[in-house]
Amino acid sequence: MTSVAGHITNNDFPKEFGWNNCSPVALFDAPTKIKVENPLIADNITQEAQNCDALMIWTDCDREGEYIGWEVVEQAKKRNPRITLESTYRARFSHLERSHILQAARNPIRLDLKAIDAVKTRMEVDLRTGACLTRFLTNLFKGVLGGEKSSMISYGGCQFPTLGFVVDRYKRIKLFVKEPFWLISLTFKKKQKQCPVTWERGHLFDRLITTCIYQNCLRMEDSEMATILSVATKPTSNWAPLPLTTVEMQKDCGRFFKLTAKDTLAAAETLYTRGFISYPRTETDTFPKAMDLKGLVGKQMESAKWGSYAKSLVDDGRFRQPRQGKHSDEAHPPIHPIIFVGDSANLTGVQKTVYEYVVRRFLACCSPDAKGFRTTIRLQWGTEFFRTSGLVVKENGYLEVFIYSKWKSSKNNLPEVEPGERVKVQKAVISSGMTEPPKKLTETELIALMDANGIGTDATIAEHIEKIKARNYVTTLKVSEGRSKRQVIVPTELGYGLVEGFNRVGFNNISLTKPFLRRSLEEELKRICEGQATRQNVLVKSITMYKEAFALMSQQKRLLLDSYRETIAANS
DNA sequence: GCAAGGTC
Repeated sequence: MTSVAGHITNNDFPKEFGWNNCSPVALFDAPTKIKVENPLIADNITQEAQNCDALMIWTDCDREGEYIGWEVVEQAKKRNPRITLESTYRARFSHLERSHILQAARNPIRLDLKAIDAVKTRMEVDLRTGACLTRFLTNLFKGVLGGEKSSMISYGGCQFPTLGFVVDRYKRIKLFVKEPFWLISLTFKKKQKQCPVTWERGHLFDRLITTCIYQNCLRMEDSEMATILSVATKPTSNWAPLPLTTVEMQKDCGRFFKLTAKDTLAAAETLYTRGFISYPRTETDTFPKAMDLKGLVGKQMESAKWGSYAKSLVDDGRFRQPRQGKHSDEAHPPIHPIIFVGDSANLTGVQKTVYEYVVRRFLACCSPDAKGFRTTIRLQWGTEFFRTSGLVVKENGYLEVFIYSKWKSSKNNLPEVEPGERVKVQKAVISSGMTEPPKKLTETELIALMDANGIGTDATIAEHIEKIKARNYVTTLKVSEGRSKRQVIVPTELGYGLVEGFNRVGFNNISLTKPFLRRSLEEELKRICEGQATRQNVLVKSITMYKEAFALMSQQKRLLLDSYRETIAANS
């Protein structure tokens, strides 16, 4: 038994197709060659395989893992003709519980050639399109970028949609037109208790109509009184969180601790390599049935901070089997702590924070929900309906250990009223307000957008964000909103100009800065996996489309440069 | 000097 660490090889163009040796467009059809990235790892496989009769692959059971398995076979074949796809077996497993591993070992399957083909396709499309457009754009912008440094203008099927999200939010804010609105604000009174209620119509964008409705109510008989229509108290829950995925961890650590996705993942990786937490790159939000979660909770009893809480889960019967999410990458379980880590471990501040978060989140998802009661009062004044509600929290449940989230009883108790009761109207006036533009984009929101649109994977989302920062397409700002400071992402002039330029070229309605293209490639790859498409036809389709886009771009170079220059001019 | 996907 031996190991690899990620991909063994990489695809690239031969020397004749180097940066200044050919025109960028030639890269769509240039030959590519597979080159060993780490000879030590590759040679180790070849050597270890020399005297074997058979090979068994235990890489991650996802698409890339399947391809890495194939790479291993290729290395193993080099000095041993007995190693073929026929003599290669494949273990199917997604976590390291003993019985699961034994089951996988006793029931091997075969490498999935379709999944391997899908990865080959992805690699080729990404390499050809990325290299071609990057060289073209870099050359095009050489003279224009102020001459400070010869910046690289890279294009990638993931980095551009990521940039697109940033520019899109920025534009929505810039182009936002505030609109005035009007509403009826009403407060009723019961035994010295004042209770503001909300108009069920929300607000209206027509002042005259709001005034008419208001006047109408005022003119009605008894307009100083309102009628309670209903008072309903219902039990309500605040659910314990799902088991932890990479994307959720990055979003939460951004929200709660203002950590970037990159810093969160880096800290989690260290914690994983030191054996403190499980593998940190996972999309799975369901724990395998056989896992001894109670045992893992028990290990946390040592802690001075959350030990007594962990003990209460195990000893007082408060432990709950976590909820089951709907996502599975078939390769890794949700992120969870492996052992308790005390001060002797010498963790950095960020690592401590992330470890504590992983533990508290794990304990939280093994905890009961928070429970309370919500009371809703509905009342009528004239022709109009209003409502208000209040919350009383009865059991804090998981929130006792998940101290980052708040769910509190309402500050003011609702007055005691009954259906049919007539209450005194303390105040009934027309208020007005203005609509507000969307808020600037936070990294947490950007991660959520990428995740929802299938841009990048759990392992790469953070890298794409870092990449567009490093390329100077976007920059981060600290903005204060009231009391809180938020770190937000905004496009630079370069980033904004690039997206605007791409949009102007048009590409026959195919947008290179929107997420649809990546998503459709992902869908095509899935079809390859399911046997409904072949590597060859997906490749031809994809490359043909990019070729057309590239042709349009070369014809309209001016548009790209102009839109950058105009952005600069508009800001100076 | 390019991509995105693994990984440490």
